Amino acid sequence: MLDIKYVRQNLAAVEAALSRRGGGVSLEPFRLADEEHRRDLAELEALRHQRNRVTAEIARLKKSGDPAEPLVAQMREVSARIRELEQRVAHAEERLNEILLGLPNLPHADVPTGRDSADNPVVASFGEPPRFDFEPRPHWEIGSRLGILDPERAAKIAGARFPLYYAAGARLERALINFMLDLHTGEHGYREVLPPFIVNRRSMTATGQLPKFAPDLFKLEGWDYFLIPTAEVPLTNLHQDEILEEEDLPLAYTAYTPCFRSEAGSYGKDTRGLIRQHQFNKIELVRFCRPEDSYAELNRLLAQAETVLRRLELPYRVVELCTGDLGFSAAKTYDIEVWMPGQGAYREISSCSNFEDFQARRGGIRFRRRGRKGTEFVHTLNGSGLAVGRTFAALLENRQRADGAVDIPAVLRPYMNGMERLTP
RNA sequence: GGAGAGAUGGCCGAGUAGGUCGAAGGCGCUCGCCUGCUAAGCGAGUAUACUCCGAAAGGGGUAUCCCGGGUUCGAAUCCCGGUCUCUCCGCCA
Repeated sequence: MLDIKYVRQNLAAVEAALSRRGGGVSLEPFRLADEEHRRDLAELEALRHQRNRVTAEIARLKKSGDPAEPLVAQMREVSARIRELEQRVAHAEERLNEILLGLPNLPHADVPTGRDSADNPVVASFGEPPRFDFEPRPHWEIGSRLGILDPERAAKIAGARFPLYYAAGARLERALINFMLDLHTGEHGYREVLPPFIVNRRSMTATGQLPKFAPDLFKLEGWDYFLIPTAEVPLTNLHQDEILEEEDLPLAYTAYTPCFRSEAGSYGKDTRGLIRQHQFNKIELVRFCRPEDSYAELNRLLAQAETVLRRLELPYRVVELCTGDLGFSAAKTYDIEVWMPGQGAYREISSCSNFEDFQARRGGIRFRRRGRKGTEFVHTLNGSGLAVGRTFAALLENRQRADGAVDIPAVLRPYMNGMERLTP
Protein backbone atom coordinates (compact mmCIF):
# COMPACT_ATOMS: atom_id res chain seq x y z
CA MET A 1 0.00 0.00 0.00
CA LEU A 2 1.15 3.50 -0.78
CA ASP A 3 1.47 6.11 1.95
CA ILE A 4 -1.84 7.93 1.95
CA LYS A 5 -0.18 11.19 2.98
CA TYR A 6 2.30 10.93 0.15
CA VAL A 7 -0.42 10.20 -2.37
CA ARG A 8 -2.50 13.12 -1.12
CA GLN A 9 0.38 15.55 -1.43
CA ASN A 10 1.76 14.25 -4.72
CA LEU A 11 -1.28 13.26 -6.71
CA ALA A 12 0.11 14.10 -10.13
CA ALA A 13 3.49 12.52 -9.47
CA VAL A 14 1.85 9.31 -8.23
CA GLU A 15 -0.42 9.18 -11.25
CA ALA A 16 2.57 9.63 -13.52
CA ALA A 17 4.64 6.99 -11.75
CA LEU A 18 1.83 4.45 -11.80
CA SER A 19 1.13 5.20 -15.44
CA ARG A 20 4.64 4.05 -16.27
CA ARG A 21 3.41 0.54 -15.54
CA GLY A 22 1.07 0.91 -18.49
CA GLY A 23 -2.47 2.14 -18.94
CA GLY A 24 -3.81 5.38 -17.62
CA VAL A 25 -4.33 5.89 -13.92
CA SER A 26 -6.67 8.41 -12.37
CA LEU A 27 -6.58 9.20 -8.70
CA GLU A 28 -9.68 11.36 -8.89
CA PRO A 29 -11.81 8.79 -6.99
CA PHE A 30 -9.15 8.75 -4.32
CA ARG A 31 -9.07 12.52 -4.05
CA LEU A 32 -12.83 12.74 -3.64
CA ALA A 33 -13.05 10.00 -1.05
CA ASP A 34 -10.08 11.42 0.84
CA GLU A 35 -11.48 14.94 1.00
CA GLU A 36 -14.87 13.78 2.16
CA HIS A 37 -13.28 11.56 4.76
CA ARG A 38 -11.10 14.30 6.17
CA ARG A 39 -13.93 16.78 6.33
CA ASP A 40 -16.22 14.40 8.20
CA LEU A 41 -13.46 13.22 10.48
CA ALA A 42 -12.66 16.76 11.58
CA GLU A 43 -16.27 17.41 12.51
CA LEU A 44 -16.56 14.02 14.20
CA GLU A 45 -13.55 14.62 16.39
CA ALA A 46 -14.74 18.07 17.41
CA LEU A 47 -18.09 16.62 18.48
CA ARG A 48 -16.44 13.81 20.37
CA HIS A 49 -14.30 16.35 22.15
CA GLN A 50 -17.41 18.22 23.16
CA ARG A 51 -19.10 15.07 24.36
CA ASN A 52 -16.10 14.05 26.42
CA ARG A 53 -16.07 17.42 28.13
CA VAL A 54 -19.79 17.63 28.83
CA THR A 55 -19.99 14.02 29.94
CA ALA A 56 -17.35 14.73 32.60
CA GLU A 57 -19.40 17.74 33.65
CA ILE A 58 -22.51 15.56 33.97
CA ALA A 59 -20.64 13.18 36.21
CA ARG A 60 -19.58 16.08 38.42
CA LEU A 61 -23.11 17.48 38.62
CA LYS A 62 -24.59 14.12 39.52
CA LYS A 63 -22.04 13.56 42.21
CA SER A 64 -22.85 16.89 43.87
CA GLY A 65 -26.58 16.33 43.42
CA ASP A 66 -27.14 19.15 40.94
CA PRO A 67 -29.55 18.74 38.02
CA ALA A 68 -27.91 17.46 34.87
CA GLU A 69 -30.92 16.87 32.70
CA PRO A 70 -30.40 19.88 30.35
CA LEU A 71 -26.90 18.72 29.53
CA VAL A 72 -28.03 15.12 29.11
CA ALA A 73 -30.70 16.22 26.67
CA GLN A 74 -28.16 18.28 24.76
CA MET A 75 -25.79 15.35 24.55
CA ARG A 76 -28.53 13.08 23.30
CA GLU A 77 -28.55 15.14 20.13
CA VAL A 78 -24.79 15.40 19.88
CA SER A 79 -24.51 11.65 20.19
CA ALA A 80 -27.02 11.12 17.44
CA ARG A 81 -24.98 13.34 15.15
CA ILE A 82 -21.81 11.50 16.18
CA ARG A 83 -23.36 8.16 15.26
CA GLU A 84 -24.35 9.53 11.89
CA LEU A 85 -20.86 10.88 11.21
CA GLU A 86 -19.26 7.67 12.41
CA GLN A 87 -21.11 5.76 9.74
CA ARG A 88 -20.10 8.17 7.02
CA VAL A 89 -16.48 8.12 8.13
CA ALA A 90 -16.47 4.33 8.28
CA HIS A 91 -17.84 4.11 4.75
CA ALA A 92 -15.34 6.62 3.42
CA GLU A 93 -12.53 4.74 5.14
CA GLU A 94 -13.64 1.52 3.55
CA ARG A 95 -13.75 3.15 0.15
CA LEU A 96 -10.31 4.71 0.61
CA ASN A 97 -8.85 1.46 1.77
CA GLU A 98 -10.32 -0.34 -1.19
CA ILE A 99 -8.75 2.17 -3.54
CA LEU A 100 -5.36 2.11 -1.85
CA LEU A 101 -5.23 -1.70 -1.65
CA GLY A 102 -5.85 -1.80 -5.37
CA LEU A 103 -2.99 0.53 -6.28
CA PRO A 104 0.31 -1.13 -7.18
CA ASN A 105 3.64 0.01 -5.82
CA LEU A 106 5.48 2.94 -7.38
CA PRO A 107 8.29 1.70 -9.60
CA HIS A 108 11.68 2.92 -8.43
CA ALA A 109 12.84 5.90 -10.49
CA ASP A 110 15.68 3.82 -12.00
CA VAL A 111 13.37 1.13 -13.38
CA PRO A 112 13.33 1.35 -17.18
CA THR A 113 9.99 2.17 -18.74
CA GLY A 114 8.69 -0.62 -20.92
CA ARG A 115 5.68 -2.59 -22.07
CA ASP A 116 6.45 -6.19 -21.30
CA SER A 117 9.21 -8.74 -20.87
CA ALA A 118 10.61 -7.92 -24.32
CA ASP A 119 11.71 -4.58 -22.86
CA ASN A 120 13.63 -6.02 -19.92
CA PRO A 121 17.31 -5.13 -20.27
CA VAL A 122 19.87 -7.88 -19.64
CA VAL A 123 22.16 -6.67 -16.89
CA ALA A 124 24.45 -9.67 -16.35
CA SER A 125 25.14 -13.17 -17.56
CA PHE A 126 27.09 -16.19 -16.44
CA GLY A 127 28.36 -19.23 -18.28
CA GLU A 128 27.92 -20.30 -21.86
CA PRO A 129 25.01 -22.32 -23.20
CA PRO A 130 26.39 -25.86 -23.60
CA ARG A 131 27.14 -27.22 -27.09
CA PHE A 132 25.64 -30.56 -28.02
CA ASP A 133 26.62 -32.81 -30.90
CA PHE A 134 23.07 -34.07 -30.93
CA GLU A 135 19.66 -32.47 -30.76
CA PRO A 136 19.10 -31.58 -27.07
CA ARG A 137 15.85 -32.90 -25.72
CA PRO A 138 13.33 -31.13 -23.51
CA HIS A 139 13.47 -32.17 -19.87
CA TRP A 140 10.15 -34.01 -19.91
CA GLU A 141 11.46 -36.39 -22.54
CA ILE A 142 14.69 -36.88 -20.63
CA GLY A 143 12.78 -37.42 -17.41
CA SER A 144 10.40 -39.91 -18.94
CA ARG A 145 13.24 -41.90 -20.53
CA LEU A 146 15.01 -41.97 -17.20
CA GLY A 147 11.80 -43.14 -15.55
CA ILE A 148 11.93 -40.36 -12.98
CA LEU A 149 9.04 -38.17 -14.17
CA ASP A 150 5.51 -39.43 -14.79
CA PRO A 151 3.10 -36.71 -15.90
CA GLU A 152 0.53 -39.26 -17.11
CA ARG A 153 0.02 -40.78 -13.71
CA ALA A 154 0.19 -37.32 -12.09
CA ALA A 155 -2.76 -36.38 -14.28
CA LYS A 156 -4.61 -39.48 -13.18
CA ILE A 157 -4.05 -38.75 -9.51
CA ALA A 158 -4.64 -35.00 -9.61
CA GLY A 159 -4.83 -33.47 -13.07
CA ALA A 160 -2.76 -31.56 -15.55
CA ARG A 161 0.12 -29.47 -14.23
CA PHE A 162 0.99 -31.63 -11.26
CA PRO A 163 4.41 -33.16 -10.68
CA LEU A 164 5.21 -36.80 -10.01
CA TYR A 165 8.80 -37.86 -9.43
CA TYR A 166 10.26 -41.30 -8.84
CA ALA A 167 13.39 -42.80 -7.37
CA ALA A 168 16.55 -40.87 -8.29
CA GLY A 169 14.31 -38.08 -9.59
CA ALA A 170 12.56 -37.66 -6.26
CA ARG A 171 15.96 -37.90 -4.64
CA LEU A 172 17.38 -35.23 -6.93
CA GLU A 173 14.53 -32.85 -6.12
CA ARG A 174 15.17 -33.43 -2.44
CA ALA A 175 18.91 -33.01 -2.96
CA LEU A 176 18.31 -29.62 -4.57
CA ILE A 177 16.13 -28.54 -1.67
CA ASN A 178 18.73 -29.57 0.87
CA PHE A 179 21.62 -28.09 -1.08
CA MET A 180 19.89 -24.73 -1.38
CA LEU A 181 18.82 -24.59 2.26
CA ASP A 182 22.29 -25.59 3.42
CA LEU A 183 23.85 -22.89 1.26
CA HIS A 184 21.57 -20.12 2.47
CA THR A 185 21.63 -21.08 6.12
CA GLY A 186 25.29 -22.05 6.21
CA GLU A 187 26.91 -19.39 4.04
CA HIS A 188 24.39 -16.60 3.58
CA GLY A 189 23.22 -16.19 7.16
CA TYR A 190 19.55 -17.06 6.75
CA ARG A 191 17.41 -18.50 9.51
CA GLU A 192 15.56 -21.57 8.31
CA VAL A 193 11.79 -21.61 8.71
CA LEU A 194 9.25 -24.33 8.07
CA PRO A 195 6.04 -22.31 7.89
CA PRO A 196 2.35 -23.08 7.40
CA PHE A 197 1.49 -23.83 3.76
CA ILE A 198 -1.97 -22.38 4.26
CA VAL A 199 -2.49 -18.77 5.29
CA ASN A 200 -5.36 -16.44 6.08
CA ARG A 201 -6.72 -13.47 4.17
CA ARG A 202 -4.83 -10.90 6.19
CA SER A 203 -1.49 -12.43 5.29
CA MET A 204 -2.36 -12.68 1.60
CA THR A 205 -3.42 -9.04 1.66
CA ALA A 206 -0.24 -7.89 3.36
CA THR A 207 2.04 -9.29 0.68
CA GLY A 208 -0.25 -8.11 -2.12
CA GLN A 209 -1.79 -11.30 -3.54
CA LEU A 210 -5.15 -10.04 -2.32
CA PRO A 211 -7.47 -8.42 -3.04
CA LYS A 212 -6.52 -8.14 -6.72
CA PHE A 213 -5.17 -11.57 -7.58
CA ALA A 214 -7.61 -13.93 -5.94
CA PRO A 215 -8.13 -15.88 -9.20
CA ASP A 216 -4.47 -16.95 -9.13
CA LEU A 217 -4.86 -18.57 -5.72
CA PHE A 218 -6.26 -21.86 -4.51
CA LYS A 219 -8.77 -21.20 -1.76
CA LEU A 220 -10.00 -23.83 0.67
CA GLU A 221 -13.69 -24.47 0.29
CA GLY A 222 -15.64 -23.38 3.36
CA TRP A 223 -12.64 -21.66 4.92
CA ASP A 224 -11.14 -18.22 4.56
CA TYR A 225 -7.80 -19.91 3.99
CA PHE A 226 -5.55 -20.03 0.96
CA LEU A 227 -2.78 -22.33 -0.24
CA ILE A 228 0.42 -20.34 -0.39
CA PRO A 229 1.60 -19.43 -3.91
CA THR A 230 5.08 -18.77 -2.49
CA ALA A 231 6.78 -18.85 0.92
CA GLU A 232 7.07 -15.09 0.59
CA VAL A 233 3.61 -14.94 2.16
CA PRO A 234 4.22 -16.79 5.44
CA LEU A 235 7.78 -15.48 5.77
CA THR A 236 6.95 -11.81 5.25
CA ASN A 237 4.03 -12.17 7.63
CA LEU A 238 6.25 -13.57 10.37
CA HIS A 239 6.53 -10.01 11.66
CA GLN A 240 3.05 -8.84 10.79
CA ASP A 241 1.95 -6.11 13.23
CA GLU A 242 5.27 -6.12 15.04
CA ILE A 243 7.67 -3.35 15.95
CA LEU A 244 11.24 -4.53 15.40
CA GLU A 245 14.37 -3.08 16.94
CA GLU A 246 16.81 -1.35 14.63
CA GLU A 247 19.73 -3.42 15.91
CA ASP A 248 17.91 -6.63 14.95
CA LEU A 249 17.88 -5.57 11.29
CA PRO A 250 18.45 -6.88 8.76
CA LEU A 251 16.50 -10.07 9.38
CA ALA A 252 16.89 -12.90 6.89
CA TYR A 253 14.68 -15.96 6.59
CA THR A 254 14.67 -18.87 4.19
CA ALA A 255 12.15 -21.62 3.76
CA TYR A 256 11.46 -24.58 1.61
CA THR A 257 7.79 -24.90 0.78
CA PRO A 258 5.61 -26.30 -1.93
CA CYS A 259 3.84 -23.51 -3.82
CA PHE A 260 0.34 -23.68 -5.23
CA ARG A 261 -0.88 -21.57 -8.12
CA SER A 262 -4.04 -21.85 -10.14
CA GLU A 263 -2.24 -20.55 -13.24
CA ALA A 264 -5.55 -19.09 -14.35
CA GLY A 265 -5.32 -17.74 -17.85
CA SER A 266 -2.18 -19.66 -18.75
CA TYR A 267 -3.93 -22.23 -20.89
CA GLY A 268 -1.70 -23.37 -23.69
CA LYS A 269 1.45 -21.97 -22.11
CA ASP A 270 4.17 -24.41 -21.04
CA THR A 271 1.73 -27.27 -21.10
CA ARG A 272 4.44 -29.88 -20.86
CA GLY A 273 7.13 -30.35 -18.30
CA LEU A 274 7.95 -28.78 -14.99
CA ILE A 275 7.99 -25.13 -15.98
CA ARG A 276 4.42 -24.23 -15.09
CA GLN A 277 2.73 -26.39 -12.48
CA HIS A 278 -0.12 -26.01 -10.02
CA GLN A 279 2.22 -27.35 -7.36
CA PHE A 280 5.97 -26.85 -7.27
CA ASN A 281 8.76 -26.64 -4.76
CA LYS A 282 10.65 -23.45 -4.03
CA ILE A 283 13.27 -22.15 -1.67
CA GLU A 284 12.46 -18.59 -0.74
CA LEU A 285 14.64 -15.85 0.71
CA VAL A 286 13.03 -12.98 2.62
CA ARG A 287 14.76 -9.99 4.16
CA PHE A 288 13.61 -7.15 6.42
CA CYS A 289 15.81 -4.08 6.62
CA ARG A 290 16.09 -0.34 7.19
CA PRO A 291 14.88 1.82 4.29
CA GLU A 292 18.32 3.22 3.55
CA ASP A 293 19.74 -0.28 3.17
CA SER A 294 17.17 -1.90 0.95
CA TYR A 295 18.83 -1.45 -2.44
CA ALA A 296 22.15 -2.75 -1.16
CA GLU A 297 20.13 -5.61 0.30
CA LEU A 298 18.55 -6.26 -3.08
CA ASN A 299 21.96 -6.64 -4.66
CA ARG A 300 22.98 -9.01 -1.88
CA LEU A 301 19.84 -11.06 -2.34
CA LEU A 302 20.38 -11.28 -6.07
CA ALA A 303 23.99 -12.39 -5.60
CA GLN A 304 22.88 -15.08 -3.17
CA ALA A 305 20.33 -16.46 -5.61
CA GLU A 306 22.92 -16.37 -8.39
CA THR A 307 25.30 -18.36 -6.22
CA VAL A 308 22.96 -21.33 -6.38
CA LEU A 309 23.18 -21.43 -10.17
CA ARG A 310 26.93 -20.89 -10.17
CA ARG A 311 27.47 -23.79 -7.83
CA LEU A 312 25.21 -25.92 -9.99
CA GLU A 313 27.20 -24.78 -13.03
CA LEU A 314 24.11 -23.68 -14.92
CA PRO A 315 24.34 -20.81 -17.42
CA TYR A 316 22.05 -17.90 -16.73
CA ARG A 317 21.47 -14.24 -17.26
CA VAL A 318 19.96 -11.51 -15.11
CA VAL A 319 17.35 -9.14 -16.45
CA GLU A 320 15.89 -6.08 -14.84
CA LEU A 321 12.13 -5.95 -15.12
CA CYS A 322 10.83 -2.92 -16.91
CA THR A 323 7.85 -1.01 -15.52
CA GLY A 324 5.36 -2.96 -17.62
CA ASP A 325 6.60 -6.33 -16.36
CA LEU A 326 7.03 -5.37 -12.73
CA GLY A 327 4.89 -7.20 -10.18
CA PHE A 328 2.10 -5.45 -8.29
CA SER A 329 3.95 -5.05 -4.98
CA ALA A 330 7.49 -4.52 -6.26
CA ALA A 331 9.39 -1.27 -6.64
CA LYS A 332 12.25 -2.98 -8.44
CA THR A 333 12.85 -6.55 -9.56
CA TYR A 334 15.64 -8.59 -11.08
CA ASP A 335 14.79 -11.90 -12.68
CA ILE A 336 17.37 -14.62 -13.06
CA GLU A 337 16.81 -16.66 -16.21
CA VAL A 338 18.43 -20.02 -16.67
CA TRP A 339 19.36 -21.40 -20.07
CA MET A 340 17.07 -24.21 -21.22
CA PRO A 341 18.68 -26.07 -24.15
CA GLY A 342 15.51 -28.04 -24.90
CA GLN A 343 13.71 -24.79 -25.62
CA GLY A 344 16.70 -22.79 -26.79
CA ALA A 345 15.65 -20.01 -24.46
CA TYR A 346 16.33 -18.42 -21.11
CA ARG A 347 13.55 -19.04 -18.60
CA GLU A 348 12.84 -17.36 -15.28
CA ILE A 349 14.12 -19.36 -12.34
CA SER A 350 14.26 -16.65 -9.69
CA SER A 351 12.74 -13.26 -9.10
CA CYS A 352 14.37 -10.90 -6.60
CA SER A 353 12.42 -7.83 -5.55
CA ASN A 354 12.54 -4.84 -3.28
CA PHE A 355 9.06 -3.94 -2.08
CA GLU A 356 10.30 -0.97 -0.10
CA ASP A 357 7.61 -0.22 2.50
CA PHE A 358 4.67 -1.37 0.35
CA GLN A 359 4.18 -4.73 2.07
CA ALA A 360 5.33 -3.43 5.45
CA ARG A 361 2.58 -0.83 5.44
CA ARG A 362 -0.04 -3.43 4.53
CA GLY A 363 1.26 -5.85 7.10
CA GLY A 364 2.04 -3.36 9.87
CA ILE A 365 5.73 -4.26 10.01
CA ARG A 366 7.65 -1.45 11.71
CA PHE A 367 10.89 -0.78 13.48
CA ARG A 368 12.12 1.66 16.04
CA ARG A 369 15.39 3.49 15.55
CA ARG A 370 17.81 3.40 18.42
CA GLY A 371 17.32 6.40 20.68
CA ARG A 372 14.50 7.85 18.59
CA LYS A 373 10.82 8.22 19.23
CA GLY A 374 8.19 6.80 16.96
CA THR A 375 8.34 4.01 14.43
CA GLU A 376 9.00 3.59 10.73
CA PHE A 377 8.05 0.89 8.29
CA VAL A 378 10.78 -1.56 7.39
CA HIS A 379 11.58 -2.42 3.82
CA THR A 380 10.90 -6.00 2.74
CA LEU A 381 12.59 -7.97 0.00
CA ASN A 382 12.32 -11.45 -1.31
CA GLY A 383 13.76 -13.69 -3.93
CA SER A 384 13.57 -17.28 -5.05
CA GLY A 385 16.65 -19.16 -4.17
CA LEU A 386 15.56 -21.02 -6.35
CA ALA A 387 12.45 -22.51 -7.93
CA VAL A 388 13.33 -26.17 -7.46
CA GLY A 389 11.25 -27.73 -10.24
CA ARG A 390 12.70 -25.38 -12.81
CA THR A 391 16.18 -26.00 -11.49
CA PHE A 392 15.57 -29.73 -11.86
CA ALA A 393 14.41 -29.16 -15.44
CA ALA A 394 17.43 -26.98 -16.23
CA LEU A 395 19.76 -29.60 -14.82
CA LEU A 396 18.30 -32.33 -17.00
CA GLU A 397 18.48 -30.22 -20.13
CA ASN A 398 21.90 -28.69 -19.64
CA ARG A 399 23.65 -31.84 -18.46
CA GLN A 400 22.02 -34.38 -20.74
CA ARG A 401 24.15 -36.75 -22.80
CA ALA A 402 23.49 -38.36 -26.14
CA ASP A 403 22.73 -41.68 -24.47
CA GLY A 404 19.97 -40.11 -22.39
CA ALA A 405 21.99 -40.01 -19.18
CA VAL A 406 22.30 -36.84 -17.08
CA ASP A 407 25.42 -35.81 -15.18
CA ILE A 408 24.87 -34.75 -11.61
CA PRO A 409 26.83 -31.60 -10.68
CA ALA A 410 29.56 -32.06 -8.11
CA VAL A 411 27.87 -30.05 -5.36
CA LEU A 412 24.82 -32.30 -5.43
CA ARG A 413 26.64 -35.64 -5.30
CA PRO A 414 26.97 -35.66 -1.51
CA TYR A 415 23.22 -35.28 -1.37
CA MET A 416 22.79 -38.13 -3.88
CA ASN A 417 24.74 -40.69 -1.95
CA GLY A 418 27.67 -40.09 -4.27
CA MET A 419 25.73 -40.77 -7.46
CA GLU A 420 27.42 -39.09 -10.43
CA ARG A 421 24.91 -39.69 -13.18
CA LEU A 422 21.29 -40.53 -13.81
CA THR A 423 21.09 -43.35 -16.33
CA PRO A 424 18.16 -44.89 -18.22
C1' G B 1 -17.27 -33.32 17.59
C1' G B 2 -18.97 -32.46 23.21
C1' A B 3 -18.17 -29.52 27.99
C1' G B 4 -15.95 -25.51 30.44
C1' A B 5 -12.48 -21.16 31.29
C1' G B 6 -10.26 -16.88 29.55
C1' A B 7 -8.68 -12.61 26.24
C1' U B 8 -6.18 -5.43 29.75
C1' G B 9 0.05 -1.59 28.05
C1' G B 10 7.13 -5.02 26.20
C1' C B 11 5.91 -8.82 30.22
C1' C B 12 3.12 -10.03 34.76
C1' G B 13 -1.18 -8.29 36.79
C1' A B 14 -5.27 -4.88 39.34
C1' G B 15 -9.71 -2.85 37.88
C1' U B 16 -17.22 -5.14 36.76
C1' A B 17 -23.59 -1.78 41.93
C1' G B 18 -21.14 2.05 34.15
C1' G B 19 -18.53 8.30 35.13
C1' U B 20 -12.39 12.34 36.53
C1' C B 21 -9.18 4.92 33.51
C1' G B 22 -4.82 5.24 28.45
C1' A B 23 -5.92 2.55 32.52
C1' A B 24 -3.19 0.93 39.92
C1' G B 25 0.97 -2.05 41.22
C1' G B 26 5.21 -4.95 39.94
C1' C B 27 8.93 -6.44 36.36
C1' G B 28 11.69 -4.94 32.26
C1' C B 29 13.85 -0.87 29.61
C1' U B 30 15.95 4.46 29.11
C1' C B 31 18.15 8.83 31.33
C1' G B 32 20.14 11.20 35.72
C1' C B 33 21.99 10.96 40.82
C1' C B 34 24.30 8.15 44.53
C1' U B 35 27.39 4.26 45.64
C1' G B 36 31.28 1.57 44.13
C1' C B 37 32.39 -2.74 41.67
C1' U B 38 29.54 -6.24 39.13
C1' A B 39 24.96 -6.36 43.47
C1' A B 40 21.92 -2.61 45.52
C1' G B 41 19.53 2.53 46.50
C1' C B 42 17.02 7.24 44.85
C1' G B 43 14.52 10.36 41.09
C1' A B 44 12.35 10.98 36.31
C1' G B 45 10.66 8.82 31.98
C1' U B 46 8.76 4.58 29.23
C1' A B 47 2.19 2.31 23.87
C1' U B 48 0.37 2.97 18.87
C1' A B 49 -2.28 5.44 14.95
C1' C B 50 -4.46 9.70 12.97
C1' U B 51 -4.78 14.96 13.49
C1' C B 52 -3.99 20.31 14.93
C1' C B 53 -0.46 24.31 16.72
C1' G B 54 4.97 25.17 16.67
C1' A B 55 11.20 26.65 13.17
C1' A B 56 12.20 23.25 16.98
C1' A B 57 11.70 21.64 21.87
C1' G B 58 7.17 20.70 22.99
C1' G B 59 1.98 21.13 23.46
C1' G B 60 -3.53 20.33 22.13
C1' G B 61 -7.40 16.86 20.10
C1' U B 62 -9.50 11.96 18.69
C1' A B 63 -9.30 6.71 18.76
C1' U B 64 -7.49 2.06 20.74
C1' C B 65 -8.44 -2.43 27.54
C1' C B 66 -9.32 -9.40 21.32
C1' C B 67 -12.86 -7.95 16.97
C1' G B 68 -17.84 -6.24 15.42
C1' G B 69 -22.59 -4.50 16.88
C1' G B 70 -26.08 -2.73 20.84
C1' U B 71 -27.83 -0.13 25.51
C1' U B 72 -26.52 4.83 27.69
C1' C B 73 -25.51 11.75 28.26
C1' G B 74 -21.24 8.42 29.25
C1' A B 75 -18.63 1.39 28.76
C1' A B 76 -12.29 -1.88 29.96
C1' U B 77 -16.74 -2.38 33.00
C1' C B 78 -23.80 -4.14 30.94
C1' C B 79 -26.17 -7.01 26.44
C1' C B 80 -25.69 -9.73 21.57
C1' G B 81 -22.59 -11.92 17.70
C1' G B 82 -17.70 -13.46 16.20
C1' U B 83 -12.39 -14.74 16.54
C1' C B 84 -8.49 -16.73 19.17
C1' U B 85 -6.18 -19.27 23.37
C1' C B 86 -6.32 -22.83 27.34
C1' U B 87 -8.38 -27.27 30.10
C1' C B 88 -11.20 -31.94 30.12
C1' C B 89 -13.69 -35.86 27.11
C1' G B 90 -13.99 -38.12 22.16
C1' C B 91 -11.42 -38.90 17.54
C1' C B 92 -6.88 -38.80 15.06
C1' A B 93 -1.11 -38.26 11.96
